[in-house]
Amino acid sequence: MANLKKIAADVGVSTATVSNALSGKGRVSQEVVDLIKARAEELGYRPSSAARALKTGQSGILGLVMPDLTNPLFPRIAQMLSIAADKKQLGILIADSRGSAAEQSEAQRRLLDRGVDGLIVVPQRGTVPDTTAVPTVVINTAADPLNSVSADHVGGGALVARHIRDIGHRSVVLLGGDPVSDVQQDRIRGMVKAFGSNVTHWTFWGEEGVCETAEKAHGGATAILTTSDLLALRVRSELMMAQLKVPHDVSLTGFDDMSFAPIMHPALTTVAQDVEGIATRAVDIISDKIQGKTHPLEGETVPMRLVIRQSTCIAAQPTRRSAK
Amino acid sequence: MANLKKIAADVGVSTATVSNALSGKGRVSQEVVDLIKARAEELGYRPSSAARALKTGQSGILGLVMPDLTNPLFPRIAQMLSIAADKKQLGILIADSRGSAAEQSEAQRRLLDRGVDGLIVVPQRGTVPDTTAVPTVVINTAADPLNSVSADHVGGGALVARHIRDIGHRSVVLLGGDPVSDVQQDRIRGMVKAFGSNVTHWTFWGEEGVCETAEKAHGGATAILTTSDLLALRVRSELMMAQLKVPHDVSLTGFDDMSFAPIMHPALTTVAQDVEGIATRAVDIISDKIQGKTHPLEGETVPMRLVIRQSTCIAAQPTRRSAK
DNA sequence: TTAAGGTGATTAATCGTTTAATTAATCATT
DNA sequence: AATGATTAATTAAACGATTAATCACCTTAA
Repeated sequence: MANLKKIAADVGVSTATVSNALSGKGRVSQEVVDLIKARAEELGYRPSSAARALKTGQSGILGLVMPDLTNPLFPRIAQMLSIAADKKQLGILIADSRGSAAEQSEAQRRLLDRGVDGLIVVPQRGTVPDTTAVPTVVINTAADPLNSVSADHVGGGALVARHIRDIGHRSVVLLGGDPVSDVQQDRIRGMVKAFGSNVTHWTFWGEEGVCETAEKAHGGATAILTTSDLLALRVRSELMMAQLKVPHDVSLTGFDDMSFAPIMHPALTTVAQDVEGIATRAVDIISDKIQGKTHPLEGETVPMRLVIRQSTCIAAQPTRRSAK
Repeated sequence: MANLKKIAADVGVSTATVSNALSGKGRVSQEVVDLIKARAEELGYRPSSAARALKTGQSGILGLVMPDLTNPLFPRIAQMLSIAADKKQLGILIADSRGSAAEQSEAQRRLLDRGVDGLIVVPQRGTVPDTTAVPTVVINTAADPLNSVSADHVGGGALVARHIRDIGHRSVVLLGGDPVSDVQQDRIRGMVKAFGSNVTHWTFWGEEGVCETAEKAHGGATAILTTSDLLALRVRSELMMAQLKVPHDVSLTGFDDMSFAPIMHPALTTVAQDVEGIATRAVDIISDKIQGKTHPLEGETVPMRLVIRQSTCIAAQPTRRSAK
């Protein structure tokens, strides 16, 4: 393989000069630079990342720790992160913290052992990852406001709640995924806050809540707001069996704009995360930290976006509903 | 940071002895080994991956190139690959070859520049990735039978086709995703072959095919077999608008067992890839190749699994259908 | 007593790059 | 003509691990 030494020998200079010429540092005459670059090109020279990492102490690699790589959001996060990292000449090494918080630390340690320069962690619900070893950004957590970049889940909840209120719904059911999850709680909180006292609402949690939700809908609620598209899909099946039509009888909303949201029937109104924005900020922050720039140590929050589709519509008249 | 030198100084031996003691190579007395291991533990010693990579020429990192990281299969592939790699003490660096075949080579080059020891490529449809630079395994391609691990798409097609035939369907529609894709073609081919001459069938392709498919169903076909769960979901909406009930009027099947397949309504009968099996084999093969073991240079094929859910049932009687 | 063999450790080179320190040569200034 | 700046390049020392070659010491056998 071609290395600095080979190029140096060919051109008739020292390796230091070759290094300087290629990196643009130090002082090298233009003609020698040209010679060196030409020869490097000819040989198809690629610097050894290992040697560079050893000398500089930087690998140019970021670690990504996900709570569960099968998370439906993972593809988009991974892609956006990969694009953002690419622009900064960084690579992305993945690790799965499947299961426990212990596995999460384990995953972090593995990545650190591989010499990553920074860490991006999407934490297990309810855990606060260690952020001391290398520059670390935690995504979508409210628990650790420092070093975190998060979608504005509260704001997202408010967005969809206002939409539902504005189209005339006054009696709604909220369905959350997991009471332990900060994300889910924030979304529900945002909804409740936006409704104020004008809209009556009931809140249920988890898998078991799905049935109760359908019952309430039968009992007069005109809208069901969930904190996840997956839940919404579940609810939809339940409603179908209960002979309730979406959105005619009851409006339905999800969260996260997953792959099936636009193609399910009816297409689901949902709240999308600005995954690209989050990824870009995360990488920017880490990249800055790696270069020693001290960041204002406060969590950042990225707005969410309401995506209105066919699963929500103007509330049926109370009279009409009760007449049924 | 603790390094071999520090430990050597503390214990009072040479760095070579420390290296030997920790790796179990060379000759070191038991008592010295114990001393060294104890001290290493105390200091929380972690070997420098960069130094090791530089000296040994191996980074312990595998590159994963995906045609599109938002591919719904990516999460599972990534996870299984990550688990399999972990067992072999390997890390996984991801790269997105979004778009062109050119971007795919570009992604490969980026990973190679980072010093990966091997490459796992899920290729762009219709492309044959370069497999010469480092040990490479191509996943799910028929084009390059060498160096490839693939689900048995033909067999998968046959599985679902036989199921449909066995429950009495004699007039079916096949819907494929993309005529250019080898994977899609294989699946259709498997179906056609399994049907033989006992079952009459029509084949359509792509997005536009969805409507024609629904039409045919209205015209008397009792089953629709698609090459993708996403397509099946599309078709389901189409059927719903055409007032056709699944599975009562028409049976419907997908491919790949995506996240929404079990929770859509009705739950979708589909054919699952043994992602774990594929990932394990891919990593095993690469790992062997890295260690210089020459593999029998033939592509491997991993069986698919039929997942029967509620979207398929015994064919309605022709009389009953035509009467309707 | 000496040669041979085994054991436990050290020496020193090496991987490929970066970079501070140094040298040598050219040019301008007084 | 001597001094100081400036420029262009070299030297040599890292970075931290691995490993072949070597060495010193001890045991055993002829």
